[in-house]
Amino acid sequence: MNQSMTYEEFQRRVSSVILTENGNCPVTPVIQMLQGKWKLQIIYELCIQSPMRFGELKKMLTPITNTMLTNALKELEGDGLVHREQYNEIPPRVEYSLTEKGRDLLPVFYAISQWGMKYIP
Amino acid sequence: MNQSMTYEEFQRRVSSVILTENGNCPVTPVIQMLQGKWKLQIIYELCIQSPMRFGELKKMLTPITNTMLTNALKELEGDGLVHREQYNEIPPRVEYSLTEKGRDLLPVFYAISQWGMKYIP
DNA sequence: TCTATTGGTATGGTTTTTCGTACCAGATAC
DNA sequence: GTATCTGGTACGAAAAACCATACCAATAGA
Repeated sequence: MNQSMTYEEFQRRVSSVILTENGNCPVTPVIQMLQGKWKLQIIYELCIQSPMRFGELKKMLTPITNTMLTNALKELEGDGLVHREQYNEIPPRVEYSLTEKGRDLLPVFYAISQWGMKYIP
Repeated sequence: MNQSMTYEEFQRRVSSVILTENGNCPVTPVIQMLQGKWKLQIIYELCIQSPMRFGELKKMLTPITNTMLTNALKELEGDGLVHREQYNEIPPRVEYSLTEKGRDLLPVFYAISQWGMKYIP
């Protein structure tokens, strides 16, 4: 599959079976990677402000719990979307930021925001 | 907020607090609306082919169960993304298709596919 | 009469997510 | 000596999601 594809080309080809039939669909695995109550929201917060400390993220995402935020961040780090930087200070300070891979999701949020501005009252 | 916004404008403004602070964020509610294991996949299948019968969808989304597919479709219909057309035949025939509101999510899938083509091996 | 068909529903059980609470280190300020 | 700060962890409980199975209507065809 091409590395780049215009939107018009996508519109044409999405109607054929090309994208899914070859078991190499570029959409389904991404959808699955971003599943979960918090992952997209965390990435979006980090799009808005980066880096962010654990406590700042937690405040923005209230009512998220420590456990949920920790787990989601670990998975996002494991997927290479988020970078964790730990400073050995007391009290501890840990900063989270998006990697390039994570920042490259910005067009997705742009598309979502366009839809939202059209349809959300 | 503007009804339309270029990507460059989005890049600039997403870093300010404008998008979220006023309680009228065009991203967060959309993310929440599309949560769940199957919703995005169903919409994506309907982007590829529409209309589709219940049984066809079920086959494409194997191993989804009747219950899950029914529930997800009901919620998508409730959100106005999917249209359900029932034909009173025996055996019954029901066709699902995207509404305009649903089709307008296509740019989101395009953005996702661009990311996927870059990062999925 | 028996079977197959489709698009579901109903029921109950299992598994996965999510939540609430308590707890920790180790320095600093009181 | 005690409370405070941060970024977590550990544990069990609750909630939500998910699943398997059985079942239904109503007609057509064998």
